[in-house]
Amino acid sequence: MLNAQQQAVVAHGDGALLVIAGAGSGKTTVMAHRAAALIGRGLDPGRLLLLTFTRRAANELKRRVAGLLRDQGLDLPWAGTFHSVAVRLLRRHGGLIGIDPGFSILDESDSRDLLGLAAEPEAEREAAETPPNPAAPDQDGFPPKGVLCRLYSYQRNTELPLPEVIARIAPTHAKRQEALQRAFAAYEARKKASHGLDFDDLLHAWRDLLRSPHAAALELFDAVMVDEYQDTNTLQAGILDGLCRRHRRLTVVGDDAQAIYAFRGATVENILAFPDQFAPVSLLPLETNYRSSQEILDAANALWAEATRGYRKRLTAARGPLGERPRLETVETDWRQAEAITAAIEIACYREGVPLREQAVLFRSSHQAFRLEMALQKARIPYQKYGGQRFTDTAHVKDAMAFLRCHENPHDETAWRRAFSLLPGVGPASAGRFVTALAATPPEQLADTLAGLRFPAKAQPFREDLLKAFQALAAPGADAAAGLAAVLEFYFPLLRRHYDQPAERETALRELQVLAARYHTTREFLDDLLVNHDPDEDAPGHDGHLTLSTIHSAKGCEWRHVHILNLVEGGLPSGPSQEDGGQIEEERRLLYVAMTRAKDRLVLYQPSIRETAVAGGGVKRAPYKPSRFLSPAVLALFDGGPDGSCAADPVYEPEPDGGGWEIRSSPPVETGPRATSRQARRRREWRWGDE
DNA sequence: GCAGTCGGCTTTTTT
DNA sequence: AGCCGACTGC
Repeated sequence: MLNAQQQAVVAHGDGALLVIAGAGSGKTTVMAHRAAALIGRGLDPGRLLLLTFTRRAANELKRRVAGLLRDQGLDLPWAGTFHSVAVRLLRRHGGLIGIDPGFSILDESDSRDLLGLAAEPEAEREAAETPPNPAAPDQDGFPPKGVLCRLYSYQRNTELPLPEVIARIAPTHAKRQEALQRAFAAYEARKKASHGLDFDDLLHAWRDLLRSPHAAALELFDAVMVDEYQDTNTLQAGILDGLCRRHRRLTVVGDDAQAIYAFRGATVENILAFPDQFAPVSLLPLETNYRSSQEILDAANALWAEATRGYRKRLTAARGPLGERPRLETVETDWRQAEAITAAIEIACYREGVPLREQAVLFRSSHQAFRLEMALQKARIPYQKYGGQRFTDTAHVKDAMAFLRCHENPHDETAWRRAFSLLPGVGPASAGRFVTALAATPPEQLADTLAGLRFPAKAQPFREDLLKAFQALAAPGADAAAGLAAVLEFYFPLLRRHYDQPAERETALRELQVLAARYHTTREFLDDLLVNHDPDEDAPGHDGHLTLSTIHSAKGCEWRHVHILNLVEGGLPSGPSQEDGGQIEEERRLLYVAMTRAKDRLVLYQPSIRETAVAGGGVKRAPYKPSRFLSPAVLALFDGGPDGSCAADPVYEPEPDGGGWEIRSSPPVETGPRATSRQARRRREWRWGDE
């Protein structure tokens, strides 16, 4: 059942192997079979490491390999994302390089907050040195913590010199190089004192471990396989280097046409440099697509043919043509777009018998789906949304986790701050004082120090219960579920004080408790929540839902019907990406990934009018510009369009200013579709109120 | 001096 | 849902 190219990958021996796998070429199946074949040849499955980049890809791969291995009664313990494997290894062996095995994991918002705090002195210093603020109000202030966080993370992932990083991400802050350097150093000191590792630290620490003198004693893996290699960065390549010192049983699978994580420091160079880095390397292609109709692949091929760089490739459909070309639907507004998609999905579901789980709507960024979500709710179509804000990013979940973290790692400044700030009358200043007091005492005396803190009057009523909650956490034999139960009992009154819609949040936290019951220790529970498990994945009724997903989260997935939103300038390509050419090419690859998710039917939507609410309740209407990716050559392969024949429509003629459709001379920037505050808020109220 | 609340404005993508 | 500035109250 495997074709000749696939069999070659499965049969390949022990040398390093690079598989260039086109979209839909069955790479997950092939990886699973190769893993099984290696085990069949005597590899200990406990010493096989399977690495992916995203949790969804990890879950999918795990499921497939496990399915093959279960027949042989085998288990595969080491499969996951780079980050999750790093956490497991560092919990066990991090002590060898000076890492507290009880370290906290700082997720993105944690590190953003801590970095913001660490940078405060720099921001203040600057404010003090430049008091006269002439014409420009806050045009050019000290970067906000979100920008700091992106700069820092990009540097840690690319390991480029700071000036280069600033030039690429935030060139306006070039003059602050030294201040930024000091802020980052202060952040690193705070992290260290907190016994906390952020996402980037996890990868760095793993590589440090592999480069340490203890590496030889920690040869845990006899074979390594990596999925989506085009999305790895040099740091991850360094980890592979360390993993494969003594052997070359390294299989790497990737497709340069699907590289969509450059913004995180991933580089296509990794896959291009692989043959040199791990020489000698065998290179095997997978070129037959088993997913899509030839009509869909023709359109994807045409899109890729216009990329400014990359391996030329043409996908060929094993299924052949299906007799249905992809469609471009031009719609008047975003609202019409939402209605059109809802109608199309209803027709497919109820008249053509295509189940909802076989249909998906994909979009560039999470907020682009807001209007669609409303339309779907109105039509009572159940959906599951992937991408954008995650479960663990919601305030109430972070709060509950903070209490558990305080107990697991008493040095955790971020967690203590969060926990203390929930108490009435306690703000940033008091929380900071409490943290300082805690840091000055050894963890054994935690209970005493806690009891000795001078709470403001308003917080006094919560004092007893707080102490009780921590006692319950420390009780012998307290497992994850018991710990969380104690925390929630204490936390619910605070939750009700702090947030809107407390009932929904409480329900969500009760769900969390069901999840906690699956774990023995609180630490395993927290680790999985942050770096492994996706609670949405196994939501009940998952199978009966339509999928809404960011394109990033859709990678590796497939559906019979795929709808793609907002094929307009500012939508796809997205607004912020239009400034430099490299980012535009990443947007093109995103569209390529999105299009190649479809098996039978692919529909792109292009609204022509952008409606934004203005202050006072009015609506401003402005024309959208069609996405530059829909060139005449691409559109010739689509049905539909403004007058039913895409290629002939004057809207898509080259620009009169001589730019044409060449990417390098594309028309000037136009801002993208954005839900204005008013619209966004209205939507939220509606959503919350209706749920 | 500190905490808390309200109104107005803005949100790429993932671990 | 966060951020910022403005304002209120202890």
